[in-house]
Amino acid sequence: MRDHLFRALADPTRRKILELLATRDRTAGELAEEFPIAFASVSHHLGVLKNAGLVASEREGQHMRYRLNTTVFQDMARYLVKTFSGGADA
Amino acid sequence: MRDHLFRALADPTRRKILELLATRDRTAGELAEEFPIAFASVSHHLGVLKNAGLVASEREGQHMRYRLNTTVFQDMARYLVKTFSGGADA
DNA sequence: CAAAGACTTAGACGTTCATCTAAATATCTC
DNA sequence: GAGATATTTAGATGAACGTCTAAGTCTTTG
Repeated sequence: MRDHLFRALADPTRRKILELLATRDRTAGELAEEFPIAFASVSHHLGVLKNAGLVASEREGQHMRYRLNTTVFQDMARYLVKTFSGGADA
Repeated sequence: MRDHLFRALADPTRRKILELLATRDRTAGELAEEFPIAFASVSHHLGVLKNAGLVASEREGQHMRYRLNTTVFQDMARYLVKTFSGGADA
């Protein structure tokens, strides 16, 4: 379960997608335009991110709107600090 | 540079190694005993973690002592929250 | 210095993964 | 409902990765 999360973050394209979504929600097409790879490949990455719980999506007519699931990142940050740095604090 | 970091965390064996080191420093041999895989494989993982800056090692006679580099985790946690959750606030 | 112990490096192998093209699904418009 | 647009799914391919065994390096001890 945590495995999906870390694995999803391991790819630079996916991290870039997340960074783009951090500024504002976007459709799959808008995201795909930002990358030199095939549309279908970006769609695949979005699937991985969604499966990891890092993003959510809603249909918007013909488009699919993606948005960041910010709480997961907070939880992850907490886990990192708690587990690997201090343990007691934060 | 950040790539090495995320990639290193993507493997469950490596995360387990980090968790073990979080409780106390250990030698390569002590760590290897905790896993069902070959000694050399654990050594390989330690190399990946070291290359990512997540652990440091010092020779201690015949042994190699590994310890966690806690500051990297703090930095990473900060990055996650800052970049993906809020942006302004920590 | 030779032998033993601790660890790393090298080379090989099977699996996983990112990418591609092509086909399928879903929505809108006419 | 047929055609166009937007997105996902399927199948294939090459690269990257985790693991293994074998060989190499470093350190201690007799």
